[in-house]
Amino acid sequence: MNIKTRFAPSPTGFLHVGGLRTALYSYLFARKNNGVFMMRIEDTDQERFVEGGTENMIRSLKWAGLSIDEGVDMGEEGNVIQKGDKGPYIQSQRLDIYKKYVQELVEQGHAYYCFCSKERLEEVRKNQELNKMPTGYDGHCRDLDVAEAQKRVMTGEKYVIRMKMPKTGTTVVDDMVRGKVEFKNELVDDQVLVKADGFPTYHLAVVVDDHLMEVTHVIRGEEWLPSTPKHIQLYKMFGWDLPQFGHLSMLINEQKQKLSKRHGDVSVEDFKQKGYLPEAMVNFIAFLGWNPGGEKEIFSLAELEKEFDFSKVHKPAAVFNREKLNWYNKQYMMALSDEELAKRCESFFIQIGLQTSDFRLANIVALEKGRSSTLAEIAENITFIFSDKLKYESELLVWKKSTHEDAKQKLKELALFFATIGDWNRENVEQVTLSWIKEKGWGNGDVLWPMRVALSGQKNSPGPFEIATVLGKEKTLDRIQKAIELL
RNA sequence: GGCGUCAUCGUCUAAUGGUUAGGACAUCAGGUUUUCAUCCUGGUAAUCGGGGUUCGAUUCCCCGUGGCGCUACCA
Repeated sequence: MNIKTRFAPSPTGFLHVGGLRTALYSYLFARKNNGVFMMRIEDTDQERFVEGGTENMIRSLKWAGLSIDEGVDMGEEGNVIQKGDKGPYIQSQRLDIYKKYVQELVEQGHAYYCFCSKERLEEVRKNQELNKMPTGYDGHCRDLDVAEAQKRVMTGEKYVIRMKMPKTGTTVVDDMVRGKVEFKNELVDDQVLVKADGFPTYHLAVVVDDHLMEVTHVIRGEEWLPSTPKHIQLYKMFGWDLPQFGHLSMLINEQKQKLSKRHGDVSVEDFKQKGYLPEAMVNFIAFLGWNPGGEKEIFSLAELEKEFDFSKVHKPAAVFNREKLNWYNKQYMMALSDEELAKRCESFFIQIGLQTSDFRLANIVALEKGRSSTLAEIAENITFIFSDKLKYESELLVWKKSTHEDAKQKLKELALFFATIGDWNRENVEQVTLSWIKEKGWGNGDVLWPMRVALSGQKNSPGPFEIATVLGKEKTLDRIQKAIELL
């Protein structure tokens, strides 16, 4: 049987990094096994509908490099398209299908109409809590006469449809991550399958869709584990084969709490905008809860597709550690060619209002390789290159125990010396300058420190020769001149 | 409260019924260096607690503790 996994988010805003991991594992598992990776949109909650939510989900997935084989995808113009013959892949477009299947359940006595008001339900729960009983529906409408109930429905009475959970026995979830997990059926609620507004709940819709769409492996967040017995019972009621379930643990923050917006960045979009590379993001997230076993930890998506193995996915929740992400990002930025890095930085230059047509851009961003952790940081850190007049205190030009006069003198001599250099490339400038300093019997710092500050205006910056060659001879001399004047 | 689940350095993790419990990030110290960063070398740092089983347990079992999830006509 051909393996098929799916990612099925609710389009309620932006893709959470935890969601990205779920999608990534589903994707990797499918790729590893030559299977199909499908995307479906679960929008059965009308109240939580967000305009553009679906587009956001797809965009984030594509940014990360995950390609969708079937289901919802993005067209040429950024529009939502659907591909595959098991559609539609958007649940709100499948209402008739769900209606048909619940009807079947009702007819076979596996589901029933429930007319209980919200008030009554609340009352019941309050009592249960008060008596320290397990909470849940008390089965008030469970044994209503079907014909009677149908009559009430006909008269327009509000109703929901609930599944009739078995009252005895246990349901065993055989989970790919956790092994066998057992639930007592009597403690599992008679879940609502169809809401008063006629929409199915998640529980009905996933089961019907995963079956009809021939999903073989249901990989999702750990929060679904407790409702899996309901899903398994539904499969049984329909007489359908069970898929494999795999429940992934959660991503948490340093305080061991759920990653939430209140505590910082959580959406893939956030990280994209901060200047994280998708390659770094994917590598980092893949390693949160999975590890191939060796000591290598830089993996491209293609390598992950080869190596991914569900038996090595582990159970504990993983802390989303920003420091490690930064390290990964730095590694990936260093590995990029200067030209590619410049290209990736483009939107960040624009954001801070930088002229981007400079043909030396590749050389300029290269200054920050290994220094900055994000693309945004690069853009921010190289602005001094473009500045016409640097602002800094004259004291900054003075190295350690040196003096104003000394710094001034060194810069003057340096300017004269630079004027004589014909071949203004990095190797040459550095080489001849260093030997010139040696000839003079000075310390490197005596000259190089004021030079670097004159060129950067900063306490910390790339090296003086790197800056000088990026700047060009003319601008270099100009900045040295300005520094001399400042002193 | 009930049900479920999880537990190796601060963090991500490796390993095994017998190891000096390994690596990476972070951190600390040293080196390289004009600064910061990079790079190199070295260091600190972990098997949640209590019982079993066993010659031996961090590993297997039980109990406890703590964290987390679910307990909606949300997903």
